[in-house]
Amino acid sequence: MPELPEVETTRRRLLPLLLGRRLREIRHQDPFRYRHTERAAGRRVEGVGRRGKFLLLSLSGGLEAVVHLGMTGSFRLERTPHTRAEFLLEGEVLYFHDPRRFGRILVVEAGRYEEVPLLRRLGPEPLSEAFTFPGFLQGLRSARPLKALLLDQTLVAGMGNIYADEALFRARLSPLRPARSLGEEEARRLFQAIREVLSEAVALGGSTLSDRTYRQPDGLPGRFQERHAVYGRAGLPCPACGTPIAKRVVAGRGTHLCPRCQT
DNA sequence: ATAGGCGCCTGTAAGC
DNA sequence: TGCTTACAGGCGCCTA
Repeated sequence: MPELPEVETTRRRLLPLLLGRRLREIRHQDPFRYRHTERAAGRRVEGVGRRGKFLLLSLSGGLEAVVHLGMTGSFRLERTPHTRAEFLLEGEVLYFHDPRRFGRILVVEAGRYEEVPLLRRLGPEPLSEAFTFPGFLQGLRSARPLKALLLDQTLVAGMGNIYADEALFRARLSPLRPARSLGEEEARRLFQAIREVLSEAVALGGSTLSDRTYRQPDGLPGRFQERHAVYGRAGLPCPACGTPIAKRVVAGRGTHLCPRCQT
């Protein structure tokens, strides 16, 4: 699932392809999922940014293309059976591939996110200076289970199911723990674990799961899945203690944990 | 305020 | 073998 590391990897791969190039057209047949894309015609790409799981393309004329990959969205250099939109550049085409169609594209005036409420309430970027321990501690004053809070995007931007499970494992905290029950030392562990897991995953190009849906634009898979300690490893031994990894539903999501290490 | 459930989608895996 | 059903999940939305 594209989470922060996959979206960041996508951003880095797209940067040399898009920066300074003119976008002739964003072509598609789905004006409900891909909105106001006609505004992008003829604009030059002036920047390729990211906020949480949103990809933000700065366009000339004070516009911005907001792209969310959803669950199965990715950019490809070649057409696929699940190509849903085409970014026609001068002399090249970038294909937006999205089998399950949860992805969205929206062209807005730069910074005007009225039509993207989630983008407006997004929490701090975990790999930036904006993510501070005092702020994080403040956000933990909730009775909600840690897993729910990590997925919420308000406490911290960009975490999804994989990295929430991996971060909780590294912090040795149960996904079910009410956030406000954490002591300061535990909160510190979680804060660090979030940053470590995400930065390692970015360095390895994200995670490509067994369904192989997530790909970099050149078709290469990520490599962080080889480092997963708990995600997708139900029944396999915990790398720390050997206890079989458990899988249960927390906050409505499949959740993987070591019942012995995580308390 | 928050939890739970559904709907959106489609490919894949499991079950009969 | 071939069919049906369950499941995966990011996010919005509705209800309790």
